[in-house]
Amino acid sequence: MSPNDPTDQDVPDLLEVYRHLFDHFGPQHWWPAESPFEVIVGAVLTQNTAWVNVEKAIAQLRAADLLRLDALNAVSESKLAQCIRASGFFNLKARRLKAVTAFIFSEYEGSLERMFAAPGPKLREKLLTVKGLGPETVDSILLYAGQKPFFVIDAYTRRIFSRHQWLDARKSYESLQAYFMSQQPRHTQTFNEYHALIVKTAKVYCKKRADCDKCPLRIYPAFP
DNA sequence: GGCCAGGACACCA
DNA sequence: TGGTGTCATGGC
Repeated sequence: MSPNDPTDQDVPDLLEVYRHLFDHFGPQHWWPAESPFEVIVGAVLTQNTAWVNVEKAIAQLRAADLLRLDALNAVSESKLAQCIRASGFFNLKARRLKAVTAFIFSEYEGSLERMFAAPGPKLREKLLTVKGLGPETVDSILLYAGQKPFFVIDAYTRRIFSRHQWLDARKSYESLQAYFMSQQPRHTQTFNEYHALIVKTAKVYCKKRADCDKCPLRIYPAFP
């Protein structure tokens, strides 16, 4: 079932949209991180938070030599919280980061290699049981740290595609993801670039109404 | 000074 | 299931 309303015929092919964005922006080389573990940390820190503030928190963690699984697992929650203040919700996120590292140690002996060796759907299910990891965070981890083909649905995806009336942003995460993953081959690198390109588009062309007029997606008829 | 940002969860009806 | 309050800093 499509999450779109009666105007399905006006919805461009998702791969065509992807190619159009790729031609416009080029490869994005995501995720902006130096290691899979840093991807995991960033995925938690960016929850409802501007990336610029996440970068500050990551820098603090790096300076404190806490961007390592064992170090983060060993540090106190209060010290961790102070380190990540800039990312907002710091008490909450400190607890969530501790929950993630505890999970990796208890389930995979502290080995990301072991964790990502698990089959994607099964691992997704298990990660979703960790308190503080919702579908978007988990899919970001699976895609960008684990190289597993799961499409990430975020606020930007909902905003851009619903503004074009290509989908109903009120639909559930799972139904939107199912739609995106049914309309194109299950290909990790494409999913990687596609989400990164959506974020890029939103950042460059969705901040001000004037910028919107220059958006590469304006060629599509449903543009408001 | 108000609004918003690459969510998730508890609680409620 | 679906709606609402909460968590909090920093940039514009």
